[in-house]
Amino acid sequence: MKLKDPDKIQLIYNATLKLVKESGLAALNMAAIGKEAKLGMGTIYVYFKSKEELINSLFHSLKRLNTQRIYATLTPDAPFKINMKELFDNYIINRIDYFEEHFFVEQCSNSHYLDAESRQLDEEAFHGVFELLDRGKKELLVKDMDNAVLTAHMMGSANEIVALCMKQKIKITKAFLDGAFTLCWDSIIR
Amino acid sequence: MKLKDPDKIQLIYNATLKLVKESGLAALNMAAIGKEAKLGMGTIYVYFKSKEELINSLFHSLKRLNTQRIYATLTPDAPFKINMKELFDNYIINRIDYFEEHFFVEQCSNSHYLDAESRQLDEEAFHGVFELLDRGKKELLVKDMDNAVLTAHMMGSANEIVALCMKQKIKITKAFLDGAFTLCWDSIIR
Amino acid sequence: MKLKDPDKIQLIYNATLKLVKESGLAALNMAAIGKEAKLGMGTIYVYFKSKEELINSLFHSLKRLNTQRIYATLTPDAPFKINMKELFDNYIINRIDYFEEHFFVEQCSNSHYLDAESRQLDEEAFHGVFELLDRGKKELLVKDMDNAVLTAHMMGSANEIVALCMKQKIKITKAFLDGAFTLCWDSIIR
Amino acid sequence: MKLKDPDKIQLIYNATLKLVKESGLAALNMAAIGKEAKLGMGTIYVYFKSKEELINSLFHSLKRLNTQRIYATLTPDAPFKINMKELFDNYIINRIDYFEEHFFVEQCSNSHYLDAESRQLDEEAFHGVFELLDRGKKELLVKDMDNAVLTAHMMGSANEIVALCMKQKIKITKAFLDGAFTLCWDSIIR
DNA sequence: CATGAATGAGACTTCATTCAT
DNA sequence: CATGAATGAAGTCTCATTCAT
Repeated sequence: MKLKDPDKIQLIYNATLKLVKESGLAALNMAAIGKEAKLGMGTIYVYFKSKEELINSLFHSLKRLNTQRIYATLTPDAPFKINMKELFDNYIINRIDYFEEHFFVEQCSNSHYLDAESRQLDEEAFHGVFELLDRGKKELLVKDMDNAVLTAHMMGSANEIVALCMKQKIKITKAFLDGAFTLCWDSIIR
Repeated sequence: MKLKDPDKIQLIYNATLKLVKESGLAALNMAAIGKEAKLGMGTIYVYFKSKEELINSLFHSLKRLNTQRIYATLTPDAPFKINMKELFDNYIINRIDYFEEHFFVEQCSNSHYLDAESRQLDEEAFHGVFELLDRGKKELLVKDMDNAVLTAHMMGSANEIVALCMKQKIKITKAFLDGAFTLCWDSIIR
Repeated sequence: MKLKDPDKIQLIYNATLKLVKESGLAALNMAAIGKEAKLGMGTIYVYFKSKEELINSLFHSLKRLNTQRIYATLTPDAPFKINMKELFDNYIINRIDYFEEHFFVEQCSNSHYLDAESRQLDEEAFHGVFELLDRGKKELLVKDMDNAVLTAHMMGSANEIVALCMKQKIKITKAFLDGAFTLCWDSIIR
Repeated sequence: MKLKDPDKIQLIYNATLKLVKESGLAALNMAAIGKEAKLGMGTIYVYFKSKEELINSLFHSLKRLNTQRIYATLTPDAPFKINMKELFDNYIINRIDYFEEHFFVEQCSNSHYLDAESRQLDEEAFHGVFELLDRGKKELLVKDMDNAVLTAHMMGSANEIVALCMKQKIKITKAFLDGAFTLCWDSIIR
């Protein structure tokens, strides 16, 4: 008896990410995924009930991984600004290093594929930022504004800056990161 | 695109916007547009060569309108900060008042429908911001950073904040606008 | 503008009946129907929402036609036995002349295609027989048994006899019909 | 078909009957049979070359069993009418007690699964009835009509009456059986 | 022998586009 | 010009059968 092979799921995920990067979510089809993953089309249905389930499953997986990577290196004892910078850098670098994954996530975000559960995954990811901002406020460093607004401001900024980098093929240097962070830092401090 | 009946074009545009708002770009189909616009499906092909052309044409039209609306009320002689605030408010309000249109534009942005020309439309819209930022630098108000980065920062922030408002149904007050602007202003000034 | 062509429905019905006769309901597929009817496969979906709807619609249509044909020539004023014989002959002949249709109906009867409404169509058809049997009872000709049982007995007999004829290619003569009727008549009279 | 484990064959048969009763022959699939029988799907292919062979094999088996059960209790020396009644009762009761099996047989009867050999199995079963009818004719009790027609008449009647009972959940009493037999008896006697 | 993961042919259905009216 | 019926390519998904373990 052949055992259900956990590697196949990763194979399918990778094929999906590659195809979406190349041609967009709308052009994604099961036959192509099978071909790219070097699996029969039917095999995908051994691991996923439907195209929708595959997409949601990958979406979940990426969101989880992404959150982990961003917060992984944080050192709670360090000063607020250090943590903030670390978080910011992680966010930007992660978004660039795993561009393919973020592209997939964004393509999904406004698609009809995403189920209700998937649409609420962001909340978790925000938890860490909100806590950090609360600490900043307690230390009288951060403006007394709604955490959601502060976070939206920084994340929106970071996302758009990364998009700019990808489009203009700007190489991310330490100087560039520092500059981008300065913008965010100056905006949120009192 | 023939010019026989400009009203029909607007009818088709409006139907398209409504349908995309309701069900997303992926669910958009020609039969539905015809029905919504109370036109025969074939009629759409009198005005547009293909679905792709219709989408690109509407995309262009919206981008143009949008740029006009944002810059319309600017008074070049006013102080830099006044202009900046006006531009910021316009941008935010416009994005909320014409949410349907921006939703369409965003859905298109990552779709395979958009042609090369459409993908470069942003540049024009940036022109005005870039000029204003140049003035701000000359007046030693604005940080000496790449205009594209500064713009990405502010636009990304504004977009994400608007998304937050739409999601949480936050009513935009003068105070809210002022707060959001403060974040951007504090970030870009020296 | 081309008008929806009512003939097409009949074309599709006929193709379906022919294919089911040849290979059974289980082997029926939409591509084959299109080909047989000399229509594009998509055209079938202009007239029917799904394969299931096509099958139910044809089933309904045949049940209706069938009931009409059986009762059409009845003359209520004639003696009970005349009416009974007429009904019996009509039933048998109709089942043979429209064998293709009855074969389709039978294939459907136990299939997962039939919806709840279709499954109840028989009741109507029984109405006329039940009334006639009631009259026979009033005239003290017919045994005092449940109409449903009497009808099941006669219909079951007729169906199986027709099946025998079709299988052994027995030509239906007046004598044969009279013999078959005698069996039924003798069974139901007191 | 190997003979390694006859129990497994019965397991597969039972699973098949249950599934067909629940959802019809058209919905039957090999994976479901395996699951229901608590066997691996591949195991079925150890005992049967194909789905078709499984179905035909079960069909044969049921036909054989069924014929045995109907004729088992007959006492050749008893009077003709006693034998006839016994046969009739057996037929009806057998059809009700083994409804699941008959349902399967009927679903198969018009399917593309059945091979030529299976389609001719009825003939054997008729043998006993034909002999009995010949005796009835010799005793000048039974009408001088073709055995096949007489048999079709009685079997058709019985089948339809059982169908009625199953549909309306009529409980089979001695009185009911007697009534149903009367119909058949009155029809075939001179 | 027993298993169930793997496969791909083939089924149903959608939809952009054409074209006869 | 206006229409929507007609089309078939292409997409999703099922399932009988095979085969590696």
